[in-house]
Amino acid sequence: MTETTETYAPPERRRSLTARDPRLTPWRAFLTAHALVSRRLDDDLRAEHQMTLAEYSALVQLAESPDRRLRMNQLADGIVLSRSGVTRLIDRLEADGLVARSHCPSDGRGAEAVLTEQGLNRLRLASRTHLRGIEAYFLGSVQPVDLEAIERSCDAIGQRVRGDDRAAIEMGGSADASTPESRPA
Amino acid sequence: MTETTETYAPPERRRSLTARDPRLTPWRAFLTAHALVSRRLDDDLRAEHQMTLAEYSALVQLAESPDRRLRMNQLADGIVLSRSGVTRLIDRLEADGLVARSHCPSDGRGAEAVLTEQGLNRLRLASRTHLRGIEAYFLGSVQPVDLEAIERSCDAIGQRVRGDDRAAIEMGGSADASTPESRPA
DNA sequence: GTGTGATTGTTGCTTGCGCAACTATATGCC
DNA sequence: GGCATATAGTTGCGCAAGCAACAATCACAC
Repeated sequence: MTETTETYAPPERRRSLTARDPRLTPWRAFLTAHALVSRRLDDDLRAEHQMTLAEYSALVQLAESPDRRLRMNQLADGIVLSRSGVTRLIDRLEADGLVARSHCPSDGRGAEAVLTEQGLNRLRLASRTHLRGIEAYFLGSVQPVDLEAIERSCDAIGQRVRGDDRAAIEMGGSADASTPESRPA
Repeated sequence: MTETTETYAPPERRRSLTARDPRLTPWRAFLTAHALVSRRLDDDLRAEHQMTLAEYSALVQLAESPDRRLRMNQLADGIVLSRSGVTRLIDRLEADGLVARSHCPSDGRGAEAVLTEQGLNRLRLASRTHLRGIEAYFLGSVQPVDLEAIERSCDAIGQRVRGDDRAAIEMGGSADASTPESRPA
């Protein structure tokens, strides 16, 4: 649809993706599947536990952290949310008594979110719903082998996207760098 | 984390997913990868074309439809958005002159969104950015074989999640039904 | 036809999120 | 020590999306 090779820049790019490239369909399927599944999971959590998927994710992150506490920053990274988003999210959870805020001893600016006992209980309850959903909406449709492929790919994507607030994309994401022999296994 | 087998119900469920099940990590990776990639794509589109990823998706759907027009409803299905969401989205695109609304001849209630010439042009321009992004953030990290796995899996997920506003999940998503030999290939 | 119920799209309201601006603290340079 | 810069978290504001309610139309029974 595009790709008229006109004034487009990159010097040595072999043949850039076009709108009809078959490699586009996996991305679309990915996008759609995510939308459908995450909406379902969110709906279920809301209906049965008055809780958002994002809130649930935050609780999980906390529960798995040493001492069940985490800096706001790391929480933001973990659930891929803006800083302000995390502030508000923790506001809500705190209002519900599921987490508490505490000052960070080593850093005067810092705040930590701590999972409360009640928060842990609510998480346990919500987990039933959530895990059932994942089984039904996600795992139930994916073959075990493909599960490995998904994990491998998504890990690589995450690593790569995170690993550039400058290079690799900035430098054109050249076809060579794009081809994934960069990853170890 | 949960799964203490206490008062939990299902009569014959073999062994339900627990919070430490290794099959959980692919889902998490999936979720994270989606968040990271779609945010990037959205950022790029906003920065370079003052356009949302959702808006872009709508334009693509229209461009690929016969006569470049689509009922609001089908558009909603295609991009996985609520009806009201589509109404507002089309409002915006119409205000920008990228689509036009037209009455549906066969159904007095219905409205169609039609891609305008200008909309098609804007889409073409935006495609450059978008396709470059997909290459860099998504394809660049995924091996071709895994691409097939992703497409296969996500298609299956979509099909299954869409295919039940009742059965299959309602019926417990039993392990047998969950194991995917249900799919043809 | 007429009435009943379903369906299509829009609107009011609320919610969750991101950006930019701000405060407070930390870090490094001199 | 004192100053400049960077970083952590919060707040104001705007935007996009969902739900519930609504109006208009369709589809079907009779």
